[in-house]
Amino acid sequence: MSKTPQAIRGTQDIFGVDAEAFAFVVETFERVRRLYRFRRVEMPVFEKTEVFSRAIGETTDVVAKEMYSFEDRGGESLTLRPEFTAGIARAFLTNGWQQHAPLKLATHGPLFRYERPQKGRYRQFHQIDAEIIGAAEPQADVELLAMADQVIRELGIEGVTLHLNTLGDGDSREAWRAALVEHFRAVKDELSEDSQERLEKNPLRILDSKDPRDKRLVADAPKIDAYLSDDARAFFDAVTSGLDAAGVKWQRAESLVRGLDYYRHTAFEFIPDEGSEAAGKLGSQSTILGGGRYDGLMESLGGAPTPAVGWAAGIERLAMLVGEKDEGELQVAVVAEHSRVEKDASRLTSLLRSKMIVADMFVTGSPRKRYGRAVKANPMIIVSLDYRDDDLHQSWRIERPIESDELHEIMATFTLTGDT
RNA sequence: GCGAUCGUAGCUCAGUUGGUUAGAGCGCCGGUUUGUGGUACCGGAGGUCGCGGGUUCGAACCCCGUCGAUCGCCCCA
Repeated sequence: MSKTPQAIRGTQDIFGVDAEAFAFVVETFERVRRLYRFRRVEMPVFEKTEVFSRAIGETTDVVAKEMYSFEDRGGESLTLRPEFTAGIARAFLTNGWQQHAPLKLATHGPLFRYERPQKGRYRQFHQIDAEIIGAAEPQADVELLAMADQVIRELGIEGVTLHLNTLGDGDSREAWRAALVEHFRAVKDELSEDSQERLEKNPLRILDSKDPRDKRLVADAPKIDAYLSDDARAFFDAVTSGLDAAGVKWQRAESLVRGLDYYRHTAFEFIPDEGSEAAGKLGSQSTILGGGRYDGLMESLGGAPTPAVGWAAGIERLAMLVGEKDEGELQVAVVAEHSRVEKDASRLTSLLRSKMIVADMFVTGSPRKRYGRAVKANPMIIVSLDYRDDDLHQSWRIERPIESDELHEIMATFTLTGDT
């Protein structure tokens, strides 16, 4: 026998109760997005590499090292999507979806990032995603966040809080950034080694460093609020008051930033509260939903300036928090205790299923052990079909009653034939 | 890219300071109790001990490498 190939590192085969939890997340998302009239969109799993490299920024590490890129037979560089937003932005431009603006879109599916797997982090993972494109007003942010909040509540997830920040408009953001660099440069020697590195490459990231040495210095770092333009401040005030009006709980997170430059104004993450059960289940990958406003993205793909805001959430991480979902109760187990009644068992099972009654049959393996297997499946009703002493026998045992007239009618009228 | 821990049957795991033919439970297959039933009993299949090399009279056990898993760091679209 030849050796069985192994699965690709960082991929998962999701099965049983885990797959049920996964499906529950997706079904809940689908239900909620309809409530908010987000329109369903199906996107390709791969795009020209350029779609992502231009959207995300050519020089960043994520583009350089963490994408699944390859050449197709025509020599074109393609990339398995590492996020939804860039592909959706490309579709918005190439399909003329401007005509539908403002456009509320929702999708879900697999994404690919070439990273080291760990808890809640895989190379092929799955997200739900919501975007509002072509809406510059803060009410769009509010609606998007209200939807996110409702998804999480409908999933029954507790102990998770919306952390909210503003990065201001382009000018605010640059002024703040310059002030941060100045502040940290003055105390460079006291920063962690990693943050000394960040100071050159991505100074905003120092703000959410886990190192205690950095945390102390972050505490008295300049705040974005001091650098906000009047417009940016008004925008953020409108978002927060809108959230209050919509009954969405939130907390200000002055250190919350985004890794990419195209973000403006609103930035947010839903994060488990410290010490909560949810935090324990997630390990160090703690953000379960994140997003923000990306008004600059369309231009980087060659389109007209188009305001947009969106979020995405990891299905696997959400599934870890929703608890066990069972695979659905077996209502009727049909047991053929003799080969003469196997066809009858099959006929009865089909009949039940055609009436939307959940049924399974037990007709394989040794006849004397079939009943035991049926019992183990924990059905509400066990129907035994048998042939002994030259006679056909039919009986049922009710473990837990089913309210169904159709079931009783089927059982009353079903007759064994013994045909083989 | 870096670090720590771990790889023994389909699954969960034992396996003594290195010492005969590597074990258990569950699951699977077969049989006994000729039974209205989840039990019990008997038997069976299934393992190159992740892979490769080394040390040794002798390695599941010690050493090196490699692959994989898990968790953390970096990064996080």
